[in-house]
Amino acid sequence: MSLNPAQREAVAYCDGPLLVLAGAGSGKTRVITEKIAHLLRSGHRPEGVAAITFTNKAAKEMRERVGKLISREAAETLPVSTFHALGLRILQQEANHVGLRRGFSILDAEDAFALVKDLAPAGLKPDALDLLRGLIGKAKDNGLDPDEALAAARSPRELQAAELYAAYTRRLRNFNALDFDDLIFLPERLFASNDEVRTRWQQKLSYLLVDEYQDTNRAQYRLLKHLVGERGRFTAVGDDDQSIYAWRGANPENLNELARDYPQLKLVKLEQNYRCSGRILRAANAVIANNAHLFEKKLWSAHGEGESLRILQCKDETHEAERIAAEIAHLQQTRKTPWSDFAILYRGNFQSRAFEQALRLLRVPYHVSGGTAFFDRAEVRDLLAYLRVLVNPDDDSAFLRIVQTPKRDIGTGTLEKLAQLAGSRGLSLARAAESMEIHKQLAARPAAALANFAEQVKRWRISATSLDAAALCEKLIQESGYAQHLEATVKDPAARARRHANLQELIDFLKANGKGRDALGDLAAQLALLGNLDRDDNGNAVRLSTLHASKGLEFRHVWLVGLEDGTLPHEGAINEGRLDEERRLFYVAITRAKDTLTLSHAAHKQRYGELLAQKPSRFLDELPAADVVREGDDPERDQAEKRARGSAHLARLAELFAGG
DNA sequence: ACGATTTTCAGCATC
DNA sequence: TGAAAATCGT
Repeated sequence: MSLNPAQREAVAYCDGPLLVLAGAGSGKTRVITEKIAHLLRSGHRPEGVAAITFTNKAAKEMRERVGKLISREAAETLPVSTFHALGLRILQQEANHVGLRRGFSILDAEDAFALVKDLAPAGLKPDALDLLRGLIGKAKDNGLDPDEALAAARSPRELQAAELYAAYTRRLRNFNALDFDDLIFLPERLFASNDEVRTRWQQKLSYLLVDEYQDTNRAQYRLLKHLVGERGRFTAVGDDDQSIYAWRGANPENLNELARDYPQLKLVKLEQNYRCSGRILRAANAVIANNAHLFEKKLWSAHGEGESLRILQCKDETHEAERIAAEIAHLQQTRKTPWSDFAILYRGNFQSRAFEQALRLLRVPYHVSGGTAFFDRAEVRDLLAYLRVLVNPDDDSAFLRIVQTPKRDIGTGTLEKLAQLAGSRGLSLARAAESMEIHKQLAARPAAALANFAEQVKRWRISATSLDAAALCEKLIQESGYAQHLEATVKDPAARARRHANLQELIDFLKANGKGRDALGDLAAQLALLGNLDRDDNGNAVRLSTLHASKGLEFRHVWLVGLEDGTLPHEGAINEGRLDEERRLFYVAITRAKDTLTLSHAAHKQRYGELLAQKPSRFLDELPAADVVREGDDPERDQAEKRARGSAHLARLAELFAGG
């Protein structure tokens, strides 16, 4: 299939900054991949054409699709990565410019939270700590270092956060570590202050493509600006109507900013939708027309009208789930449709429960999107912490994690003394544990335990130079006693098997990806950025997903469930008057459907322990009435109504004949 | 240092 | 309501 004129223009235009407004289902990934191929044909070196996405999954998909257009080796060398992975790459090459040493660690969200907790006044509740952590992140998003944040603080809260930010940063530097936000913030600061480095990277990356541009935050935007320089050789692809992540820092205003910062910006709109039926698309357009728009855009579809949308009115969530599960089972049976053509989408994760139950009862295979990411699982993080300590002896965060996992007779008392010594000598915990001094301060048994552990770490560190990452991991699991630790502490055999399997999966991953080129140190940092290893796409199953996680996916048959006021739109959003983003969420969900779309709501719901009456979502009223049929909570009554309508029609005809 | 009990809380979740 | 965290008690 060839490109349509707008797509072709978006692919061919390379002379200056370009913003592609890509409506839902308008073939934007295709445009990006074709454009990469086009850039390579017109002389760009593959290693200079960077494509930036927000998730690993998107990056992987992009690389695969480009691989089908161009040679395999060129696809391999293309820098297709997330913003954070690009930031990491920059920092690994420029570590000396930002006060880091090679082998630095990346603290994950949990580590960072623990650090904040450690530094903040004792007794603060998690949400207060979270707020402070959030303010530190916000300062970085605004491009402020601790001093600047202190100067900019407007309230006692912000002052407290700024002081914490300073201590937090000092601690990270001591650990030779950084957090996720630093992966954007530090390269940005570096480029802002160092012309030589900035120019070098501008030359290194000759063209930039950014996907899901509406999801960028301010720091990412500034980093982008530094990378493309004044030449503005970039293509940003986005859709303001699909901006659903403002709550976690995305700034859709960046779309406007782009036009302001680059007056020569060219705008291309992709308005032909290749996904949805005419009725579904009309419904989506009608809904989103209720929002204010930065750019006017009218999606159209060459597909036929398709079937009417249905609204199911149910008694409660059990009824809703059972009914939909039965519909899916029935459709699959009669039309021989693969299970993976069906999706059930909902606002909140908790809503999946009723549906899982109902589907299980009917033996319908299903897959729930999301859940705990692979690298958030305790055993994977433990093993990663072992690697971190080997690579970075200053990583106290990782040291604290492994020193007591498994238990090895080193208690909190011993660790306190160790921390004290480390603090007074300016040493990291791992280094202090190797010192002679600490052993003099301890009783015989803990001293022996600590010496033993320090000795073992030293041996592993030597092994690390000769073994590849996978072999090293296997060695660590055995020699650290971690394998036995799982046997002893995890009682449930199924859970134990799962944990062993997770470790094996990590090893397999390292076998496949850890060969050669990257030093173990670089690899350890890269692992921290990996989300779910993609074993989730286990083939043929009904998809259960939140609306957020469904972005970018498409299904022939979609059920959009729990459409009640308070759920979608969410209650908090109603109270704060933030209906726009909720509506976009609804819009994104509608446009996942190719052939049929069914919307359901329940009259009563079990919420906070009691049965509460529910109002249908106000968004349902925004659907074009002519494209919607309603089905009540009683299919028989619906049949009766249909018959009644039929006979009324007959009666009218009879009247006509009688009168004529 | 752990397991049992009480209390709290209830939205999405990337890297 | 029910899960997860906080707290208590040994």
